[in-house]
Amino acid sequence: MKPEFGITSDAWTSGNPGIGGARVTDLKGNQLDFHNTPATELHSNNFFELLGISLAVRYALKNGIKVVYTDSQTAMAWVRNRMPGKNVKMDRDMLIARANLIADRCEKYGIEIKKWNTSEWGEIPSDYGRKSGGKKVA
RNA sequence: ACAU
DNA sequence: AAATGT
Ligand SMILES: [Mg+2]
Ligand SMILES: [Mg+2]
Repeated sequence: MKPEFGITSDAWTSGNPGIGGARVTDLKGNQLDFHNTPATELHSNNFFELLGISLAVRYALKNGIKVVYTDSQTAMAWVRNRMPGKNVKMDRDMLIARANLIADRCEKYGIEIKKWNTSEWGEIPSDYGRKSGGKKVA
């Protein structure tokens, strides 16, 4: 069933690797937080998905929220393992530090990170809507 | 294959 | 079509 409680995060990039950012919304899509990184820094899509989770968990612990949804299987695994797989070279040290901070905060505050089931529920509310390029009129 |  | 990941 589509969730009734919790907040959501999602990422955007221009290119992959590329510039990008992430945002946090409630389940209605109201924006609660966001961060876009400097346009001179290129990172992977998954880097930004993890950034989104970090923003969401920070918001959650300050606001008594216990569930954070993401659509990123990869970023969820990074938090669970407290690190990315050994083949991930780009931003590795940053990713380890961030995954550990998220995992520590989740443990301390009892926050759960759950998978948003896009195939059943549609796009996550925090999605940027960049994938469906508008219907072609002309 | 699955998730982006 | 290409790239990032488990
Ligand atoms: Mg996403
Ligand atoms: Mg999206």
